[in-house]
Amino acid sequence: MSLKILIVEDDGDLAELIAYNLKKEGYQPLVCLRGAQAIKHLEENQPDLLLLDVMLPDYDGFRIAQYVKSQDILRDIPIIFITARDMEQDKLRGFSLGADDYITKPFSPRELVARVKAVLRRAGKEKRQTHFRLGGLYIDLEKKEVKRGEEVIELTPTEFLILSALLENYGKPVSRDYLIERVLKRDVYDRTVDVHIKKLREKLGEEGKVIQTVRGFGYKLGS
Amino acid sequence: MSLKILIVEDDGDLAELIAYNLKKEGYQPLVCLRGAQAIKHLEENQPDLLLLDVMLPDYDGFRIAQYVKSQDILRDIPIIFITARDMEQDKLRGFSLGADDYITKPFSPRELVARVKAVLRRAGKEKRQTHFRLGGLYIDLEKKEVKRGEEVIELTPTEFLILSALLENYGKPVSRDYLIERVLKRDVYDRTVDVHIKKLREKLGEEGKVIQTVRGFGYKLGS
DNA sequence: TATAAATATAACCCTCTTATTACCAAGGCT
DNA sequence: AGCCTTGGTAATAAGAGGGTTATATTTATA
Repeated sequence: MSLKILIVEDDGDLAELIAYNLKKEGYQPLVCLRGAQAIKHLEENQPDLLLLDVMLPDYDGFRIAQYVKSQDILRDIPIIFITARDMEQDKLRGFSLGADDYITKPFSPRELVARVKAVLRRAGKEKRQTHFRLGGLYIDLEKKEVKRGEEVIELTPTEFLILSALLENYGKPVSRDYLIERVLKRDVYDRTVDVHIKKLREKLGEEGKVIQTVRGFGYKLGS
Repeated sequence: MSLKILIVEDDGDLAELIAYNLKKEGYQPLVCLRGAQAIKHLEENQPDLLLLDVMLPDYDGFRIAQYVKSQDILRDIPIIFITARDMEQDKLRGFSLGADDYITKPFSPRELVARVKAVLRRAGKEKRQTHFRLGGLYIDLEKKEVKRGEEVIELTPTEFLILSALLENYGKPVSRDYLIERVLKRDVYDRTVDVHIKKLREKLGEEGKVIQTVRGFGYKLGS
């Protein structure tokens, strides 16, 4: 049984595009153009994830989120908000309503899919990835190994931890605080993270460039 | 009943070579040159493992993988991707559609067989191996014996336990905790493990070097 | 463009992990 | 008993790894 994803988005073309890409990944997308429909769909289909545009003609996305979080049966459905701009306000409000992630328009389908996967993984519905490919690199989390072709790239434990965290959040910025508290789990200055990132970029060579800095926040992998 | 392995590879010669080597190992290989055939074969034969070239004339390998992962009956079939070393950089993204391993062309038949075995073992379909070759050493877990040619290398019970654990996890790091709790099953200090490892390395001579330390974690066998 | 803020980089030092050695205790065997 | 073997511990040595700081560079914004 594939995972159901409810897309609530009034722009029909965008909704189709999203649906198409999710389907390609083996998910089962359901599309709603209006908030009112969404509520109905939610109860009938109990989707595994909710992709919610913040701006809707009838209800706004936050109201739907509020509703979801107020119902016992729906409460655990993870939510990803789709926001028009990078509105701090929206972002904050979204997270306070229990959003699991947000994505700002315009976004690439690839990025969206990556986030969906990441959120589902955190919700325990998607099995954890252990092998990744990043450009010409192979990364095997089980073997704790990074290879370029046959050549092994030696990473220190800390470097590997950080790389793993970035991979698991592919496309989504990871804050320094998160890296320090949740990944390294020790109390260090945030400059320290920069230093590890520098070393990682260095060791990964060409692919090091996909580690992007997100100013005022942290780092992310990918576009 | 031998395990069925579906090979999807458009290069007929390579496919034959792979099939030949897998057959020699007691598997039952099935070859498809096209993605479309593969889908049919999959449903009819329910193979135990899928060897999938990423580049195919019709579908690309990823699409097949997506399909497999979207079908309930097929979802659990492990997949090993065959990729060309210098794949276009456009895949600058972390991904894997549930791939269990990768192998890059060109590869040796021996390497391929080793990966197939490893993946099948993880999937619990391969019976446990009892004898291994490690460089110039022969290791027989049943007889609890290690030989270099005709000369027997005497290991103590503890040393043998540790070596066995490493062999069964070839290439994958084994943590000290695992060795202490699951292998030795007694409550000892972790420095103690180091000492046994040292003795092992000493006794195994040249091959002792393949016991690698994985800093901050434990030890592993292999490249 | 000037300025402030954030990040990148390089150098240094200390700490933590592992390697290695020596020694001790327990048990088996002659 | 005395001798070996085995496994565990403790102490010390060696070195990789990680943290901090100072300085340079980049980026955002007035």
